[in-house]
Amino acid sequence: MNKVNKKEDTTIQEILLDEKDYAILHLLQQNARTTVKEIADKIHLSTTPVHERIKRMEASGVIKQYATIVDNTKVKKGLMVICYVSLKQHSKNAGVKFIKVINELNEIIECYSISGEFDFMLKVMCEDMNAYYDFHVNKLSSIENIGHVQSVFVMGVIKQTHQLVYG
Amino acid sequence: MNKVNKKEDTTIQEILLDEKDYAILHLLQQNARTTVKEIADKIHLSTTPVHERIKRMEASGVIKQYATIVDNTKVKKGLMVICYVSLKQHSKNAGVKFIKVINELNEIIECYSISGEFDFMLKVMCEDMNAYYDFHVNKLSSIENIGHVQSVFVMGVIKQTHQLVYG
DNA sequence: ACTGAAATCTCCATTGT
DNA sequence: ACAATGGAGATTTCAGT
Repeated sequence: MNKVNKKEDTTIQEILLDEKDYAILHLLQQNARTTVKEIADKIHLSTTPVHERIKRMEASGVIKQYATIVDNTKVKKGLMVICYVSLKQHSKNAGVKFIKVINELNEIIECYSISGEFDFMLKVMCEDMNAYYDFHVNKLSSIENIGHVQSVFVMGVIKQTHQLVYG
Repeated sequence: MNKVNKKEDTTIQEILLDEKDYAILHLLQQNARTTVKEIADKIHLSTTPVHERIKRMEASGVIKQYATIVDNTKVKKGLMVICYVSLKQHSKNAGVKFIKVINELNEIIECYSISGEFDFMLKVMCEDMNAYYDFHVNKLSSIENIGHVQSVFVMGVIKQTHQLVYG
């Protein structure tokens, strides 16, 4: 018997989504509060399978979060700055310490490890230029092991979506 | 009579949020499906005012969207590329045409007008390097009026949140 | 796996303070 | 402007196919 090919033996579950799952995701990405019934009607299924598919995608981590998107300009967080950072040292320990501080700073809403001359790219949101100056001087630049920092200011938002189109 | 200072005369509504509104936003940002009752319990209010405050924030545009956040690595959209673009011409008409195309390309999930040597920064999500190459050559570079394009590849996601911390 | 219906819980308008 | 109440509608579970 070929045990390897039996599904029951795989410990790590493969997540395979079909077209109905993608259709559900498409609707939920537009509005996380879309009701199960509404989704069921639109994709021509009853509520039970829709409900089960959503629960499965939540459990498998395909659905990470139901988030509320706030208009930053209306809550005194209207200034977006893209911030490039390089470290002086690149040891594993230095990197871990840097990441710890990044996660503690609330102004930083995104941080990526990137290719090129800089090590990280940060997306920073704050009230205005004064607040950014304070962040830059007192928070970012005072992190130990910080090398160069370069700020690119966002003047306008052209497009911003979470909608991934599949297929 | 000093009409200017009368609130009734202002056509554009000032959105003033108090601490309870921020507390509601804080909970909703973590989970857009948090029930009104649950929020009411946590901030020590009944459901009626919580419901009214949420509706008010929806109507005033403070709450832009209830979005479902999908794990891109699990839906074959695991490659993130930050893409810098400069235009050849900077006339208003040329800009408008560019923005139109940007909105039509599903791989581009964010686009900002930025300071510095480039005109725009794009966040692009696709399946793999082959898909990105196709996007770059056949979609992005074939837009008329495109000048320089520079790609920065995201190697790792350190932090990614929608949670803005107020105050 | 999907359907249909029943049970539980949430929303939301009304009423009263 | 907030609390309490009850009908409408949603989620979720369970039987059946």
